[in-house]
Amino acid sequence: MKISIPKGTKDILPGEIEKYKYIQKVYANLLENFGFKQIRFPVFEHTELFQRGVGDTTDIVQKEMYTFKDKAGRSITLRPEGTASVVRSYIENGMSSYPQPIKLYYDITAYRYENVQKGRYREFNQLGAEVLGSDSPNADVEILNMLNYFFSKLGVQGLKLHVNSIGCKVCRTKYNEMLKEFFADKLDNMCEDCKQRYIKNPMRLIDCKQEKCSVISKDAPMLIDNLCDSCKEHFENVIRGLDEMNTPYIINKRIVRGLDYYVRTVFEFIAEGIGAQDTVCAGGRYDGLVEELGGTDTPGIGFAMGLERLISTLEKSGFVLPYEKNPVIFIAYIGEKAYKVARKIANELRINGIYCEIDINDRSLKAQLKFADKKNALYNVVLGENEIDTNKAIIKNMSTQEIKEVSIDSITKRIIENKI
RNA sequence: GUGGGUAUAGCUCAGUUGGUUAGAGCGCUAGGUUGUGGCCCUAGAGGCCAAGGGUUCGAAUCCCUUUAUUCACCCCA
Repeated sequence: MKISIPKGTKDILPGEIEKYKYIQKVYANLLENFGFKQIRFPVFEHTELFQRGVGDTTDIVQKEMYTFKDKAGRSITLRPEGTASVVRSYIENGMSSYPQPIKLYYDITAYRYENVQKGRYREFNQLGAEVLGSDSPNADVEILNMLNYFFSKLGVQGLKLHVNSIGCKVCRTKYNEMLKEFFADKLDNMCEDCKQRYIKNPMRLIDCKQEKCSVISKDAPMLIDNLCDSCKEHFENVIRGLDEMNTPYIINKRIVRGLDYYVRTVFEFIAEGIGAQDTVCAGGRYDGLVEELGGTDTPGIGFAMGLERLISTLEKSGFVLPYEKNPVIFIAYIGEKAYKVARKIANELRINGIYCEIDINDRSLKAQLKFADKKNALYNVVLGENEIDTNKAIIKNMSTQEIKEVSIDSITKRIIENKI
């Protein structure tokens, strides 16, 4: 029986991995300019962290977690996202005594047990960041502005920022009552899911995609029109800040995030044409989460983006991501004696930071040069008895066909100094 | 959890109304007279035709079951 890769996972091979590395590098550099420091946290945590952090009523916790018992019988879960872990770490390491606010970014894999489709995997890569200890709308604006710059720097096209405010506990309680009132006599004409939502989370009635439901909910009151004074002021400041920073956005009253911890500002960067799963990046404010997880009342805001979705979007934009590195020089040889010299030169180049290829399978000259061609080597040099005896060899530029005779002793120096 | 598509070589795919040793292109390996690659030519390796069962003289092909995979719904990055 052949062993195959588990469902929803994939190998990232040479040719593909370079895209990940490139994006991760651009991301890390930019985030650090904005004052973020990297954090790493475990792939698995106590299940309770996600139950409390992400929320017991969410789909993620109810049906999508990779949960198992360890040998001591503790319930362990593979992280389905990063925010809960960062907040746990913030509390556990006493980061509230660091200069505030705390800005952290991360680069992780995450795990969700879901049915696979385009843009959705069971193991996927996320780039994320969190700002803890600021309830200022300036934090919201800074993050959105940074993300907007990040995507434009990468050359992403067709990605739009949708923002909304879903209020705080106070305005949401009031709003849920308004919604219940509005839907009370219309519920009979709505789908089964919506009947459940009516009881458990009325806010989600708004973003049901079923036609019969969306027709009804079209005229429902919107939370953004019913915010309390302080939430309203916060949102207005965010919008003003975006305008002042020339960050384009769309106010999308229907954005209601699926994680329990969000309050006030929520947002998504939505792509066109990459399949049904088109949210490349999403996030929002979570002012109650630190307290919920046992810390002192600390506001927070963060986001996560799906690297696989981002790469799809980039490729849709026609952007050519960096490919494998090509060797600077291929050193071919004929015979044992020449190999020993060639090997020393190759080693010298390699420890001096030059990507150099040499055959180790004792193959014919023709096979060696074919290999050099396939690897797109910039130069090649052939060493045989004659060359060793006369200390002269020919370096050839494989694309221009240019050749140059040089002394074997000088090859290393010439390549390193780029003087050929 | 629900519904649809697909499954033949490493990859992309042919394979007739069921009929002998299962095919192509690309890729891989080795050669094309002693030491310069790409183009071209030749040869080779590589398949339990996803698995199991059934129909039949005979199944890659028809039927059933299972598995994998993929797309979509729900929801999410």
